Amino acid sequence: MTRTQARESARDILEIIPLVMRTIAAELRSAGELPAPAHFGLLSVLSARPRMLTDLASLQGVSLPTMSNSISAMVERGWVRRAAPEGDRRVVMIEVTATGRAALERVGRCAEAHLADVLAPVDLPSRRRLQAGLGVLRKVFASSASAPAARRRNRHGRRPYVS
Amino acid sequence: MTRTQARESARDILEIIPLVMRTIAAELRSAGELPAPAHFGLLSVLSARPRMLTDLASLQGVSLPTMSNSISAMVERGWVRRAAPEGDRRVVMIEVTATGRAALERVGRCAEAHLADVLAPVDLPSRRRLQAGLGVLRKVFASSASAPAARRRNRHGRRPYVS
DNA sequence: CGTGATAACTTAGCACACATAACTATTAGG
DNA sequence: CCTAATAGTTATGTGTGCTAAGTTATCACG
Repeated sequence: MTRTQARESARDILEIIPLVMRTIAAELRSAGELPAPAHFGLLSVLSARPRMLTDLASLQGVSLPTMSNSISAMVERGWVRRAAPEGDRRVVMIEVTATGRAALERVGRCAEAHLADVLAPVDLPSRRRLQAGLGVLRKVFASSASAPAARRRNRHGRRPYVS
Repeated sequence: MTRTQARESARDILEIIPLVMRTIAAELRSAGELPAPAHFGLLSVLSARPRMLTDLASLQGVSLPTMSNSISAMVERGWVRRAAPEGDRRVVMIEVTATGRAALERVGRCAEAHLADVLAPVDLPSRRRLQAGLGVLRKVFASSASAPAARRRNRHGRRPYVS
């Protein structure tokens, strides 16, 4: 891909993705189902099988503390459970509860209903294009998320402003 | 689009979009260019021409207070300016400053560079699929964002100022 | 001309998803 | 044992979103 093409795709992504995010978040919020979009993915992953915190964090591409906090929030909602595995007492396995599965099911239907509204006017060819584009995004970003960023901390003491 | 198809697309969107968001945000953050993704779009819109707050809010699909706060943050960074127009002294026009244009330019290059990394392995057909998919998303969500959820509950006589 | 509704913003208070830095607890290696 | 590495948690701060409740300016109308 040429530099020009990368730039074009970059602009599109930076413009469109946040819009989609906001729209989805607003829909879920107004529906009263508040499991922030992030939690949905989490429940999906965990419903396949339990995972340890570190794995979850790297799967979702977030830091460990963030994942720890997210899980705490979900524990409070009763969606997941922190379990101690046999061997290594440092690790915490996260499991979905029955409540969590129900929530996943409910949110899935809710999101489906709302997305169905906005996707309704989409004809079949467009839908195929959508799916194909999403597939490309998945492939590209799923692989890059596993390598969480080579964290070069702040080039030249560029502190975040302050006046 | 059938219900099944909608559900499939919904799952994909809910899984992929947040991932992409996080990845992009992480890239910008680690590069020290902190203009949160939302601010980038804002600068883009404003660099075309000044806008009033209300228009910005509805263009981006967020509430007025949210936009007001975002603009305040950007004003502190020196990227935009609140200007009073001629006619109506209630409105506030937001204009990009030279600093803001420079920041936009810089962030654009930065995002381009980082996205170029992850998009590098994408071949031409896949890139076309990506663009096509983004186009569909844009069309679908741009129109639904303009109608931010029918949340006017102040229909009749519900006076805002109780005394 | 006043008076009350409406429009455009701002402020205040809240929730959450991120981050880093700095801790605790456990395990592994010497 | 003692140290280094690993797994999580807590503390703190920022960004982004919301609603509710002001403030100020404009307009419509009697």
